[in-house]
Amino acid sequence: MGDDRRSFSYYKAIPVIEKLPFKIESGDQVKNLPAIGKSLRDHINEIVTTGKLSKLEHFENDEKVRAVSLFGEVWGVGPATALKLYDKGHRTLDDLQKDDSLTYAQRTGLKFFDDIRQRIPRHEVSEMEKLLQEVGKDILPGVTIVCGGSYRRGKSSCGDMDIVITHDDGKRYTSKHVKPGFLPKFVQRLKDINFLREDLIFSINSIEGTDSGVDTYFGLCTYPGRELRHRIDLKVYPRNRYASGLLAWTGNDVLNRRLRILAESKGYVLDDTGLYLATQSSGGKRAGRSEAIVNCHEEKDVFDTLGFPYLEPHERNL
DNA sequence: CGGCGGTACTG
DNA sequence: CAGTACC
DNA sequence: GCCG
Repeated sequence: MGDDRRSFSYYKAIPVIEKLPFKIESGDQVKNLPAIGKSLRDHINEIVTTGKLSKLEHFENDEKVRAVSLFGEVWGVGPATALKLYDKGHRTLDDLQKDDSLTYAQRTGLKFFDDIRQRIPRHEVSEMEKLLQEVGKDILPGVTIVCGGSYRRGKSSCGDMDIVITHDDGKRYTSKHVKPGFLPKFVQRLKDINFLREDLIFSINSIEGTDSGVDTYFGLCTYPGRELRHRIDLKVYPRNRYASGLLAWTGNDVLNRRLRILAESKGYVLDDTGLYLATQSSGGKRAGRSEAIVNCHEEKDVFDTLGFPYLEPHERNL
């Protein structure tokens, strides 16, 4: 449990199996496929011959696994906290509510546990994106507000909304935060109209007149006229960091990892704040980042610099 | 066998 | 600092 | 867990 690496291996194998054009009748048919090694092949063999996986039955009936997985689905509760809560004797979400060790964000995640799990139909995300754009341009004309994440990748429903924001000040290619006060104002206005309802994380890092710092807001919002809470993230990037920000927040996570590994192999460091030339770390194991951002005005510039074929957003569901 | 993304929040 | 989050 |  809590074995991140291993579960990610299972996770990567899922789409590989799903994309097979035939029904698996033997483990041999799964030989030489990417992301599937001996262990997974053995599991597949067991399933096709016996119709079940003995290892899994054990887990399904295990009270501890059940409770810890459930707790881990609460926003802000990860494997370590979930286990601690179980060890304290908690078994249900009602038990958690009585625990006063929960942080504010975890309490909020718990309170709206059922709401947050509901997926949002694509057309509603589209309407809310439009709403955000209108409120935004009212505060700051020329602001760019885009919904990234699974929405931008074309999914028909979304688990949450990932909003990426930037602003061009007209002095093309400047890298400054033109209006560092944008996010607080934006958030306030969105609360005034009852769109944003609860905060989870709210941090302002942008420094006026510089290109450093990204402003972030994580919270809960509601579709106009409704009470059902949805997760929403707002991220404000200075224009010269927007491409990497949009790329990262469009994902998916597999693509992000792949691009970052590729970047490292080519002497770069890639994250949501930019593409950097790696610096020689004297003795250190990990390469540092140079100050200068490799000039990427559009997402395609990042792909091009890394020598990775450009993918349209809808092609990024790896 | 060692590596597996990179960053930034909370408490 | 560990833990958690985001894609 | 898988991969180089």
